[in-house]
Amino acid sequence: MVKTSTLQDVARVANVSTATVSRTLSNPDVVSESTRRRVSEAVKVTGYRINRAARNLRTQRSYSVLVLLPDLANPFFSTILEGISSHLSHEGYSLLIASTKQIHESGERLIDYLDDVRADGIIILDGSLDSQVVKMLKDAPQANRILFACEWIEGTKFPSVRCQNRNGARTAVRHLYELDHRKIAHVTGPKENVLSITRKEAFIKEMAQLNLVLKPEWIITGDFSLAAGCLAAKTWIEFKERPTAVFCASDQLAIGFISELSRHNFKVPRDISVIGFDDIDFAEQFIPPLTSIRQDRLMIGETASKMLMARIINPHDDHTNDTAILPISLVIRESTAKYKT
Amino acid sequence: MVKTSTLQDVARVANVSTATVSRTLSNPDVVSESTRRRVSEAVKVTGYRINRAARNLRTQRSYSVLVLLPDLANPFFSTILEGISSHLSHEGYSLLIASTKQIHESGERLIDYLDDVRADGIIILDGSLDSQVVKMLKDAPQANRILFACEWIEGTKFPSVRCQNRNGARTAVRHLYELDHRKIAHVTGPKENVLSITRKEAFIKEMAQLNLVLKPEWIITGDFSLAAGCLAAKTWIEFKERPTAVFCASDQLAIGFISELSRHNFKVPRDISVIGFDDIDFAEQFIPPLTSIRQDRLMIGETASKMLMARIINPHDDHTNDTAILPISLVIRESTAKYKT
DNA sequence: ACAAGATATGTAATCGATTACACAAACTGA
DNA sequence: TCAGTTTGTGTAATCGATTACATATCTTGT
Repeated sequence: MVKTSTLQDVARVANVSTATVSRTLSNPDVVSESTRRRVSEAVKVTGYRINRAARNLRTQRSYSVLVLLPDLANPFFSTILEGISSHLSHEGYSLLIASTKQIHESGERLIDYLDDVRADGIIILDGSLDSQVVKMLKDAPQANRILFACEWIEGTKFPSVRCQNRNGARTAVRHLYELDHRKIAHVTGPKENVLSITRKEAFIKEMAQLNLVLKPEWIITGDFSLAAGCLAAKTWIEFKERPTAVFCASDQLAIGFISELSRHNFKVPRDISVIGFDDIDFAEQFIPPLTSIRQDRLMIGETASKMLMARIINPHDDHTNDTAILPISLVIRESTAKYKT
Repeated sequence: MVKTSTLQDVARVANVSTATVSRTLSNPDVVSESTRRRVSEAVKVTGYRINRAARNLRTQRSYSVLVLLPDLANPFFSTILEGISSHLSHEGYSLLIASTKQIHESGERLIDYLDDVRADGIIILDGSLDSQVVKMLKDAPQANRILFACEWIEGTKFPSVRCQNRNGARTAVRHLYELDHRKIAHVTGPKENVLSITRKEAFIKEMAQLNLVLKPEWIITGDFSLAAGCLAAKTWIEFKERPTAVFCASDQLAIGFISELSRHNFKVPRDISVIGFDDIDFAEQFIPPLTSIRQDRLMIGETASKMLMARIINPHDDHTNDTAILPISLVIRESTAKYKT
């Protein structure tokens, strides 16, 4: 084992007490100019590095944040993580990650991360938590250090960061409408998912607003995945009366959809216009390049991190303004086109 | 702040010393059946949760592992993370992540993570570390708790986990050869990258082995990205004598390549056969579904985690067998086809 | 010149678990 | 029966930083 120098060592070299060294490092203003210099010098000489375990124990803080993902292998979250990580790192915090599945399998309780000083706060990117878990989190006294991002849980007061899901769905429908589409289908995400529900509701509402006919079977239940997109395409092919456009609740769905169509010799946008949601990296490179509703995942991550941090640092401040809804934008590419009879 | 109960509390309730409680929890065999029961009961009653900060300080271990990524937003790594995380979680370890860029920007030193008890080991997924950083890591006494995965650094003795890169390139070329292709191009990754270099060397070697003509300009330098794939496609289009097949060093390159071709009305595999490397999720859904060299990223992650763990737990064991090279496999889909004159 | 306040530093308790060492009790075998 | 071993438990030091409190020195205004 390597022996690193401690506060004591620095104190000895600088000929001051450990208290003074500690103060010099964490609160330099209260230390005189001259000792500050002496201590800094001693720190350099000894190569002192703070022992975080010791600091964490004493302050009962871990200076790290846990991010809970539904599924680590899902690339959708990587950019959000980047946003979170970049802000945390800037604030001197570390990023801990875990997936819902693993937490569940290992029998751990989420709240323990806060209690046992592994994390100072939790950002949850999974809106499909077990309702028992949610109940426990909600009632916990540490609940104010938990925040949801992207997804959220209806009927709870956890702060959350998300994009304008309704506006996104509305914008998608209107885009198709302006391209003269009148028969528009919708492929949803997983049935119980808040995002699915919100986007679907907004879709239905906007269709009504525009006085468009919406056959119930045109709403195809999927699950955000490529595979579900393929299935949805098969459903569409079977329709007697085929919608001329489809709004998919995710880009993956849209890509799966188009992919499957092309296997059956349908062409996009010749035979159907397709619009996705998210604007993931591949959207731009797909063939045809995918029209999509863009959500700024980097900003979602950053905002989530900032909001959580504020709560960690000032637990008693008034955090009423506790839902951030970030703007979406329409990115028009080549998977949507004017409808021609 | 919420007061959680401590070892002391449990000890009081169970009417034993803290030492006994500690032993019951971490080394139950040395405690008698009856006290064990009493302590377990007391733990339940008090709702005791160990304070990790305290344990970490005392044991000088953090029970967590840092994974260093070149770029958090790159989805290529998500499955590897899943593999790492799943094993770590199973062993009761936490997963810390950081990106090279952020470490660099915040002025932190990687080795400090080990010294200041934030991490017990580091898995590095970035083979393009600054050479100064590498030198520092190499010379550090904690070097035996650092491991590379996917990428590695030539000329160092860090243990590493990777796939059969040479075999992958060879298999790709042979696949194309068996489809009667004789003029084969190669789009590489970033120039200095070990993976690029290894795959390129193996490509050249196999071409020679098969007595195929390889014009120098048929090796197109890229950087693993979609965008580089597009550029490479443009280069190919300009060739007077066009290769009939191309081996791309990543799936992203291959997808970008095909994507760009289609914008110029070339068809794959009609006009050129394309094979990628990695077999990312999208490969299967792309149009046409991409033929690729598959590397099992989940297993890379798991293996890396296991190897590192072994070194953390038994630092003095002989870890000479310190490079794991995992098998690749050829996944034939529709982007490659028989060459027809 | 002196009380009152400001400034700078030191002393020592503290966070909560782990573990070396000591010791008592129970067991073993001749 | 008793020396020697095994088993179970307690005492108290320890990990390394933070910080309440005490103390000493220096300012400042009247």
